[in-house]
Amino acid sequence: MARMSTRPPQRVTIAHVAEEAGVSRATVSRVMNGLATVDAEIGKRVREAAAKLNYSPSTVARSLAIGRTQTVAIVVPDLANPMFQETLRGLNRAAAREGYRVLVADSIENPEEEVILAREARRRCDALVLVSPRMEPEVLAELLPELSPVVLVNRESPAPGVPSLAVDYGSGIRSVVKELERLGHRRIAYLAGPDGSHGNQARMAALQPPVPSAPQPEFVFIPCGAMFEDGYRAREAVLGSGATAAVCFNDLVALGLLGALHEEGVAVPGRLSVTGFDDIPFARFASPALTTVSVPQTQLGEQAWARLWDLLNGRDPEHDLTVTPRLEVRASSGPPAAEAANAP
Amino acid sequence: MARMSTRPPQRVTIAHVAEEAGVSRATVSRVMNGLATVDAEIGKRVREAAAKLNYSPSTVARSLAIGRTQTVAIVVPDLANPMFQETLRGLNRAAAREGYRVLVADSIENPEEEVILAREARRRCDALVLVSPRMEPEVLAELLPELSPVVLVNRESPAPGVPSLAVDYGSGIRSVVKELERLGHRRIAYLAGPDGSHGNQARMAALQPPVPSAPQPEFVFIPCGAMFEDGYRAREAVLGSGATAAVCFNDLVALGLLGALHEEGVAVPGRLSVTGFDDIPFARFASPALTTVSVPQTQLGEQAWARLWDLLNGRDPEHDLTVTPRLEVRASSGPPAAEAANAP
DNA sequence: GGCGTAGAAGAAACCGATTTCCCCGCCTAC
DNA sequence: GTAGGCGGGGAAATCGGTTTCTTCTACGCC
Repeated sequence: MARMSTRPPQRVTIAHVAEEAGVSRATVSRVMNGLATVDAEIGKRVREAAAKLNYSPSTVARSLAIGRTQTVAIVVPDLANPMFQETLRGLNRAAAREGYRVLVADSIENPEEEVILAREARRRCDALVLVSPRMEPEVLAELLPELSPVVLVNRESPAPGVPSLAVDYGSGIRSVVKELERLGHRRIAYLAGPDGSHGNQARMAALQPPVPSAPQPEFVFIPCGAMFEDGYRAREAVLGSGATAAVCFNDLVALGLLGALHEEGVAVPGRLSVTGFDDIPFARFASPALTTVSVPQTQLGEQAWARLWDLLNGRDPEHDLTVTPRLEVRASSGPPAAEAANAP
Repeated sequence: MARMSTRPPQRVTIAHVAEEAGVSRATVSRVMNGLATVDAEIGKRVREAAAKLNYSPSTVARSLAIGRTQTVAIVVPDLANPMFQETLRGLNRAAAREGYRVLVADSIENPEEEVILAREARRRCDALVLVSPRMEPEVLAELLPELSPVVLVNRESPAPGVPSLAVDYGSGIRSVVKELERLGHRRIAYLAGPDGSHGNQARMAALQPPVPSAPQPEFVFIPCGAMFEDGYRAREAVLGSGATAAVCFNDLVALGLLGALHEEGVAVPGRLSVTGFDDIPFARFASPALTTVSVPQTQLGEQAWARLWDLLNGRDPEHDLTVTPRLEVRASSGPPAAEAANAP
């Protein structure tokens, strides 16, 4: 008896609105979807009834009926990484323009998890964006068909029909090295990323001299990682290597190293040049501002959406894209110190 | 006639599996959901049929039938801000443990958009997390009932029954000021955040002396903003203010300012102490490491999930939480220069 | 005036699952 | 020997929309 007049006891459905307006459910549906063939008077009545009951159609039921969820998913290896956050942001922004929403799945750097997540996320959505999975190529190739429509980011497509947006890591790393070479560096440390990482393998490969005899700086490879902490901890190894410049796997590592060097009072770039990769938003504002290679990750997210949108509409997506990152010379790189770097 | 044996022409439904296994759809459903009361032999047959057809149940249909989507949404004002990224990450991680997925909606700092987004996002999901909207309190109060179940983050709840996770910005800003006071600073600049921001208002209020006559450092208020660029551009205003310390609205502003100061060769903290707010991951690794106030944003995301989970299960959520942020003294703050700061 | 047709709205099928309800067969107890 | 109980599985209702198909009305044209 004490039922409040506010908030109907349970969800308002299309049937309630139909009854209130004295029409059929079909008509309510037509009105809600703006189908033209409805009498103005009836349309008004339906809209009033809907407003009165505070009706809002169930997206789930609608999705089931029309066979689309208007949602896409993105699977990333680590939501804590600014790179993937940028991709997510770009995708989200672009998808929102078309009325689509984005579901996030974070594998937390767990490759097996990644496969399950991708499958599961795909089933909930109309399409999928897979960002640089640590996944083995064979596993990936087998998985992709059942994920379609899907777009691959930060990785080249191993399967036809799956658009991909890759980054030319090799070219990026070479542009950094070339700049350091130009500045006079002859012994360069490379702070390597995670072993399994596709991006790291590409960078390493680019550091091998194309012609063994070609004059080229000497490289010291230091196993490191992909996070701040990894770079921070690498200080001693870098300083002990005798290198005059440190090329870091990514900006996070570079910034971690920068912090450690600053604490120790090591001058950058006076004593050691430091370079990053990715050009995350912080890179410009580091002290000193970080020389790095700019990967337009937000745009990759937007491009991923464009491909997905094509696939969703049955169009052939634009051709695969390989982004060539641009060198951003800032204050953290400079000529090597005049003194020999190997002095203790 | 050339139909490939791979990939059935259209989606495999429960009916196909039922037919293949020679049982009813009800039985297939029972098997798929692990209901105990199914003969072992039949269970095996169903599973084999499902595997053979590569069946995976439609989440949409399932959601409609059981009335839950196993998805929650989060609405944030700006996905580019590390704070909200952390909240998203915490929420995502916690929700994943319970088999829930997270949908992201980014209002891109647009308050009207925020209302629409929140409504729309909520309809697609079982529940909603609303992060520190710029929304007017009245608008919010009116909106909240129809969003339920919903949890508010970074803001106090204006409605009973809506759990909230707030941050005691006042206490945070006072702890910074107290530390600077202890170090001997007498003239402090406050680089203010966006006007409409709830967080900024709380910080400003905390800077008003509780007793007008109480001895307290002098404050210079400098309108600034919430982003890197804002801090970067504020350099001249800060240097011209005669303050020996700059208390920044957040870490982004502080890091922007730090970058600008570094370029100009201004010693930090020698010539000027700089403090931030939030303790974003980068703060520790800035050069110099940023003195700031630590807001455990990832935990807020996890706590938000805990509240949501309670609501979803019809339990009373744990009481509202007001996090008192912790001062993190690092290298960017120190005693003021001996010389008068006002000298040109 | 009659017939053909277009336009508007309702009835019912459908999307793909879950779940209630009921029936059937077998086992046990009286 | 029969009744009652129980467990397993199928038929059908249900979730809340969309859409096709059908019906009815009214209009225009010959």
